[in-house]
Amino acid sequence: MATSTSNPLIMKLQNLCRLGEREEDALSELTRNLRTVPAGTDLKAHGERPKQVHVVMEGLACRYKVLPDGRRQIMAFLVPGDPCDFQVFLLEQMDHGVATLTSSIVSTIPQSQIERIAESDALLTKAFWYSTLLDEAILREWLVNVGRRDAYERVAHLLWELFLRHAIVGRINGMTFSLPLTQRELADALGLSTVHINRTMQRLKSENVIETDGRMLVILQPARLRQISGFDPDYLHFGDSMRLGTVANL
Amino acid sequence: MATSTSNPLIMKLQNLCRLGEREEDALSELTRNLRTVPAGTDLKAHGERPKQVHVVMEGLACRYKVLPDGRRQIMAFLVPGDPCDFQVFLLEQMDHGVATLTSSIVSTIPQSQIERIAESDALLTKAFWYSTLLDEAILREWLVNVGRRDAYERVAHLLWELFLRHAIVGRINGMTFSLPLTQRELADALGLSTVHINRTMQRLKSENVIETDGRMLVILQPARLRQISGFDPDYLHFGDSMRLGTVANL
DNA sequence: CGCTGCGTTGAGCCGACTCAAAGGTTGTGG
DNA sequence: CCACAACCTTTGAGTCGGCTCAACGCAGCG
Repeated sequence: MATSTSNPLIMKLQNLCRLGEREEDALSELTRNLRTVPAGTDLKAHGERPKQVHVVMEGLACRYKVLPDGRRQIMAFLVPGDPCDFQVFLLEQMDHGVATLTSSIVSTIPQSQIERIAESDALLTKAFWYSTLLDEAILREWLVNVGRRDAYERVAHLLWELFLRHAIVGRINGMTFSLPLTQRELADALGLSTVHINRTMQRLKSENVIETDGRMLVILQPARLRQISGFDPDYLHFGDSMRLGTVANL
Repeated sequence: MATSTSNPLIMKLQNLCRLGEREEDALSELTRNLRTVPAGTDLKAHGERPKQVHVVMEGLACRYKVLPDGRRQIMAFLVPGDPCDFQVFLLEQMDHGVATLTSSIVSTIPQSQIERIAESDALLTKAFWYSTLLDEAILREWLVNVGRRDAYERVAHLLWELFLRHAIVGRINGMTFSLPLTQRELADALGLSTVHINRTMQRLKSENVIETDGRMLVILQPARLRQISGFDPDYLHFGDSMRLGTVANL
């Protein structure tokens, strides 16, 4: 039954690992419990001991830390299909927060169901682990980005990454996708100030690399954006997925 | 037999998870295969498909990426007791390199032995997963460090983290531990230039916060170092380990 | 003994920051 | 439906943290 789905979790995991119908059905089942959450809601608070996994189905969330003096670092964006830690309940407590950035549809999966999967479906378990490894790979690339790229490269890199991640879960329309981030959020993800984000985005627009239309981002020159960012797609670990074939090689 | 060990892997995992004698013996067994590796050796090369796990038993290694124009980012330091990815063989290929920074003693564990453990010892398997979660937590904190702290805070933060991580595996002597990093390596880990690392270290020395003696680092004012760095030890997920009791609360 | 790599220092520069203020946009409540 | 508040974007001006370039001393080592 679960063929040609638009369930982003299934699409994401399909890209990491060939799934059977059995797995797809199980994933549909897991993500049945949906909830609409307003922007700015903590899905997991710093210090909490979580007992369930959330999966972003629509919308946008992030992982973040706030320093005592108010400086904030966003450590990950969670796009549709992204689980926020399949293994959180292993930890004693959260060392960071997870919050929605826009109104989002979120699926909540109780720990017990994850554990049942771990015992009954080896393929799906493997897909879950792939997913956490991918999170870590993205995090490593973000460190490279913030540590060793200048603002122009850095912004370009993030935009292209987000485009590809949206593409994997079928959330693009041509070269356009929804990017409802404020400049403050971009700044906090990239270790820059909002003023500088503003000027850097303006530069990319004036060079006709990108265009924004409300909360939509249009990539006018994908090849150029990739080149500016020095993007090496290895870290996203695309499987043999054909979905990205055309787009990723631009 | 494995009581009062100096096996750093055992000490590290004990800190995450209470291990029984059975687990300690298994870990001793796993890390029997030792090899001395000179400085600057790739344990895993970018692009490689690894078939075994390495554990640093003595010395120092790092994860790193190099950009096409030569800029380098170090994404993790691996101190004694640190496995370099228990789950690497899940990935199609390495998206970064792992190399020794000094002459090191490394234990090599074949994939098959890890898999055997995964099937036979649930507690040890859990300890392995904890270890990978800790890696990720450290990586997140590094991103905060590079993204949102200035050079002075950043250097202080790294030094204090490395002190604590050495403490966990019994590699400290009072407030002194071995830190054989060049200033270039510190720079590449912190997203700074070597010149600025040099000046920042000099500042910490002139303020009598730290002292170096060859490749040894002495922390003269631990409380001050912690305060400068804005250190929040949550992310290191100390268990109920008593080993750190005194030191971590300075 | 001459490399080569590391640490140190100075000088000048620039990328990105802070501060400040003015428009836009969005949402909310009267 | 308007008015207001809150937040976001944009712009300018001035500053500074950290960079680059360049040189020199020093130690280890073939």
